[in-house]
Amino acid sequence: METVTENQKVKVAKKIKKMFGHIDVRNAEYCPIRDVMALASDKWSILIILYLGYYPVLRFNKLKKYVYGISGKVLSERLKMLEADGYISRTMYPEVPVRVEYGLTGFGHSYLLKLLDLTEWITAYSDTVIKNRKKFKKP
Amino acid sequence: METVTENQKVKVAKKIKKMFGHIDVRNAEYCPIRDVMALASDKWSILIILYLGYYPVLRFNKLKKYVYGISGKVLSERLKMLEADGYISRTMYPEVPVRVEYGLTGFGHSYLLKLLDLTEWITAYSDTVIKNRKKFKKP
DNA sequence: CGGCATCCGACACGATACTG
DNA sequence: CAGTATCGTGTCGGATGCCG
Repeated sequence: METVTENQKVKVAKKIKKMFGHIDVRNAEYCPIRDVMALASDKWSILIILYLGYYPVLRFNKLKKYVYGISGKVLSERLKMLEADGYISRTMYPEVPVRVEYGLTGFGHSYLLKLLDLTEWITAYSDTVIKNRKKFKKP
Repeated sequence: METVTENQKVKVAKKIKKMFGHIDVRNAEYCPIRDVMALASDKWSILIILYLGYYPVLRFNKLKKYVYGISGKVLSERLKMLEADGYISRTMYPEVPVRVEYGLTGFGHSYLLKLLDLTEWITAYSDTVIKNRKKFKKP
């Protein structure tokens, strides 16, 4: 495993400290960051955003096919939430039958960039994690 | 919002295509990546890892206090899973009463780096998201 | 102190059926 | 085609209590 320098640790600690003013609401108050994070890091949301990053536009049923295993209900819920939060756009063409196209907004795309770094890391190391998991279970 | 160049889009598409071989398991087979991602991007896991990134070691009850709102049950579940997956280490000192210390492994720390990029983005733009959300609800 | 066991409620999710 | 409505269920998570 990559060794971590003390320098890195200090940098990281600084970054975290800066964030904690926001994410560490100790009183009973409502914490918006957690909400935003919850949707953005939801497993279905991630897959939806990734697919919309790959295909410029997708229609409902296509998306449902690609995001394998998602139910229609959950997909429509997530799409509505992601649209409300500004990540994706929804365009409806009043043809018969109707055509609805989903795509990433500029905002959504800028998020996708960050998301990709994370998912790439996870993809690269998932084998390691699976191995760790098995090693942990056995002995 | 930052405009997205065509060049960027192509790059992104390539990255995603590379990943999709793994995350897009269309058949009924078990998909490990989603599992790994599910734990790693869980809202509690994220907070736990962030706090362990800030404090080198933390004991159970301290952690419970910092990760505001988590129940003892869920915290111990997550800790065990995160330990099994190799992100955190658990050291028990057989004193009376026992002392147990949690910390990040090198692997966990390297994940923290990626995670930080994401949470920083979210922290920076959460206000935007909240505004979007309100704008969407109203009219 | 650090947890695990148990119980129980909420709600997130899936399946199905139906509509514009 | 793109959803919504309804219903049933199962899992997650919180509270409590006990033990090493």
